[in-house]
Amino acid sequence: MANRFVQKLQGYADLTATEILALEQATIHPRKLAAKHDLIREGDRPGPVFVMLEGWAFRYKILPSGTRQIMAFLMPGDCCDLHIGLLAEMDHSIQTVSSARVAMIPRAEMDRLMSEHGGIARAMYIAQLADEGTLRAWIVSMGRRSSLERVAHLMCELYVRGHAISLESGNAFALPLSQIMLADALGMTPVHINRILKQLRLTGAMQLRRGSVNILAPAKLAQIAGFDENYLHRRMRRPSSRTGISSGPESSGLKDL
Amino acid sequence: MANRFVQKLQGYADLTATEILALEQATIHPRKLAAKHDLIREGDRPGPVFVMLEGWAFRYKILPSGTRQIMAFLMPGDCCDLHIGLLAEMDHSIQTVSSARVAMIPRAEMDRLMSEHGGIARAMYIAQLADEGTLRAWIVSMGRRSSLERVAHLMCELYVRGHAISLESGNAFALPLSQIMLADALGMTPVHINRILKQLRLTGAMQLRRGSVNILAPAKLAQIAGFDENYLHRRMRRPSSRTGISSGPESSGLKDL
DNA sequence: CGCTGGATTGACTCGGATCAAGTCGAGTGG
DNA sequence: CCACTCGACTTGATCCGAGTCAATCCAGCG
Repeated sequence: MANRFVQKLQGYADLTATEILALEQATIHPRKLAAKHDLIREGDRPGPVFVMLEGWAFRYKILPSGTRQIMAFLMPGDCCDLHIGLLAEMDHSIQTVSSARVAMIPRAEMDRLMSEHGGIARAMYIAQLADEGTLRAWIVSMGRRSSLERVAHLMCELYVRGHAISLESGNAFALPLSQIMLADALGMTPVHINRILKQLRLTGAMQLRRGSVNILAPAKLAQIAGFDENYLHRRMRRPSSRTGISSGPESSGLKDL
Repeated sequence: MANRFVQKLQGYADLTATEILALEQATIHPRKLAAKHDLIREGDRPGPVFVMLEGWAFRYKILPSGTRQIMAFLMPGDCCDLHIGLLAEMDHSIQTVSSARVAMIPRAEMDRLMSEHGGIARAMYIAQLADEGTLRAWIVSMGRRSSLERVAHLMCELYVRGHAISLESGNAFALPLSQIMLADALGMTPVHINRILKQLRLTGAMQLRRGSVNILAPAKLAQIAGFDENYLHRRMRRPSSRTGISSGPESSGLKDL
């Protein structure tokens, strides 16, 4: 199976054979981690850059009241911030969802990869901009979307991102997130997430079962969510309008069917 | 008056006299912009890096329904993303609040500044990490804080950030944001913001009048907000505990009084 | 085969939105 | 200098989406 990290970066910039090799070299010795294991905790001194090769993780923060807020999901191919090593301490924690294989790239090696290989630098920077766009999209969701739209929007996001690393088979893809995690990510209660998922199931747009989602009507889901994938900054996007519904030739997955 | 951009970056890393000079050179010809003017719009091809020298701006997005979500406030000293030029198009817009002076640094010059001056690169990267931390903090606020906490938290954030560029005089600082903007930033209605501000006034923690805030009891405000400034990554922070209330020698402003 | 953690459903409550009047204050022009 | 105007701020009454509390169901697992 292809290296998901390489696959994802290729979606952002052209990489030479040398660059691909360098990336593979840098990630040949991943660490195997158990589920629900903290990669790093708030307050820790950051070290190497993490690259998810297999399995999922999420960034989160626990409030004084004990509630948790998840701020991002990391899927295979994703990595945490490039310059993380510059910080004195982490401002949030990162935890695995499922068991995972994670490469740790020391800061010096990361710097070398970036300065020697223009394509890698370019792809990494765009990836980072896409991550920031995603954070902003979450803020928009939490601030101005109803809970139905919010859930639909997250599913669209994960679907498109999953598509970029060939995670889906047909319209379904593996989603190892419990309803509790979804609730903590979307700022809702598990009870309410459950009701919304039922509602989405009834519209026929999508269906979530333990461990996997089935997007039955991508266009309908995107329309419910008001989803526009522009913030993910994939290459080859629709050349034309901004309708709120993604479309166009070779869009990253949520084309109207 | 000092260059706010330089002043802010000095809060992140030591800069040599040469580096300070280089930054001042790069920002000596700012453009003067009117209030409510879009610096750049969603869908535009990004160009130079913007640096706010005077006045405020905000990043925002308009949803299909017509509602607006503000995702960040830019105050003097702040700049927009370093590598923005790599993107094919903007995923959000940026608008001035008040009239402003904004420097535009071409991408090539920015690259030169960063590669020739290690201190500048370092400070800019930390600034970017702090911006990302701020986005995550907003997600936490919207997802898991009550509206009272949310408003208090934003005020704490702006107070600390303002402190870094000497924006405050005593416990007050100029805040050119209307209640409508605050509402669009915090995911609430103007009506509700207004009631919350009244509530905060009654607790004696702070007071917001047209154009300025007065933080009467910083510690109380921080306590209401559950504010921990760690995500802003200022240097010289408390060496000790994580209590949810910032403290310690020479913290960035919200020390308990 | 019972235990445990997630998923599901119902009944009730409440925070914040919505709708609807005002009020205040800074310009603007006569 | 004052009346007019327009946008922003305030306040009250009502409504509804989502939270809370509480059972119950279900699947995987020791």
